[in-house]
Amino acid sequence: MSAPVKAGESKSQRLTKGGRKTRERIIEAAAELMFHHGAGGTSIPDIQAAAGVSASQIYHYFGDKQGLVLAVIDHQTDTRLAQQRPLLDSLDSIEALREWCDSAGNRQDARGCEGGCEIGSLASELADSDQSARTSLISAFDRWEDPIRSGLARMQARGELSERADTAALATALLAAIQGGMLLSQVRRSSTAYRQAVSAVIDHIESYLVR
Amino acid sequence: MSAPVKAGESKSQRLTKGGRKTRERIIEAAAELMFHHGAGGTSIPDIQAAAGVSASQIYHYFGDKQGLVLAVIDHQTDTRLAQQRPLLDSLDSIEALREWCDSAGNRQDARGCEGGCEIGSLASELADSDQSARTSLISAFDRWEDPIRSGLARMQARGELSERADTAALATALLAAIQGGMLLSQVRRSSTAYRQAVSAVIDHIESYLVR
DNA sequence: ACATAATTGGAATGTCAATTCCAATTTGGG
DNA sequence: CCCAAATTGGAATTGACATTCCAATTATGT
Repeated sequence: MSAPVKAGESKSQRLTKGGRKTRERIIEAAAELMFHHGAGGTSIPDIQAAAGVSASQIYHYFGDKQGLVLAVIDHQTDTRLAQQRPLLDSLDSIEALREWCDSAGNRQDARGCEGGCEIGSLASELADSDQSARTSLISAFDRWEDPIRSGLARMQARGELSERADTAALATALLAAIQGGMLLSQVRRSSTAYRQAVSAVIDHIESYLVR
Repeated sequence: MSAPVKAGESKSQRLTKGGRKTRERIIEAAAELMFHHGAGGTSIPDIQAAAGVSASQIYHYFGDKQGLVLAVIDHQTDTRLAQQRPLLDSLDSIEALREWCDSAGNRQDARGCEGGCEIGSLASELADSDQSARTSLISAFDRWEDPIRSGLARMQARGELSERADTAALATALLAAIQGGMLLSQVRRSSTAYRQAVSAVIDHIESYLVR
């Protein structure tokens, strides 16, 4: 029992410099594969080949496949949020919201509308089958929704948005539009549905503008 | 080569009375299992047990697993649309829209927010990996979106909805809100996100009301 | 009733995945 | 430099799964 710790929790074993690198390489390869083929559609041998590691290494660092999946969820969340970070922290104007959503739409077009949302796809696949994955996904969506709500709240505090506006509910609605829009776009291979979905919600938010 | 026809298309072989029943039983069992565990998470032996049939029967009627998945997509589409049919054909008022979306929210609550949308979940899983499934899913979403658009168009024709309203885009936005809202609700185990998402879009549609 | 086609059972096949094991090798701290 | 711990390789194990086969059995049209 060299126990790679309980269940993807903090690791007691110290990681060597190369160890950290290997660990990262595995996560990145797994994330990429799982984005395209889902968690269930990605095998350990697939990941071994893509990351150039042996089976031992994967089990050494993650315990089992579920542990790796959890690590991938966290990694995707961190990565996606970091990617959007400049914009994500200043979502306190209608223009900023539109620009931010637009950039995601362009990104979707750039990949030919293949693949949906890195987090949403995993959520749909794992929410009902893996309790600990669901917990991580709750946190992932919260961390995503927060900057939206926070931006809207700032607008409201500044008096730009009506007091009647429920900023939390509007943030949730926008996140839902993004997710649903991405899904429709993925199926239809066109970002139009995504753009229409987010546009409708932002138009609605706009209706709460004061003056 | 007794060929159960090409790819889930029309079957040349005549079905006997019992044959039709068996075929239906298989589809229903598969649909139920795949709703809870996904297509990839549902094995042929699982379906055999649930439907009380032998492997031969499944392969006899569907050729292979992909053929069965296609049949399940069509079955879920037909079933879901039929379930909503009374409401679905009269979505030509704000109240009707709200009531329709509400009933779906109540349905979600009733099952404890486990499982998302029967079609959306399969869409997320299969859109990128199975070209023929994607084709069926396009049709499924179109058949779903159509009654919404058609209801909005009737409102517009009656002069209740502004000429400025893009009924097609609004219908897409509502469908996206439903999908994204369902996903968030499934992860959070609360229908709140779903209700907030659809409410925002319907509020937006309401803003196009004339007078 | 007969022949043809549909239906069914159940075992067999081959592949591949998740995981475990153990032995080697490397690394970092004292 | 030395030892315990970390890291790695690669084979072995075990089980499940999709699919095929063939032999029975049953239904249907004529």
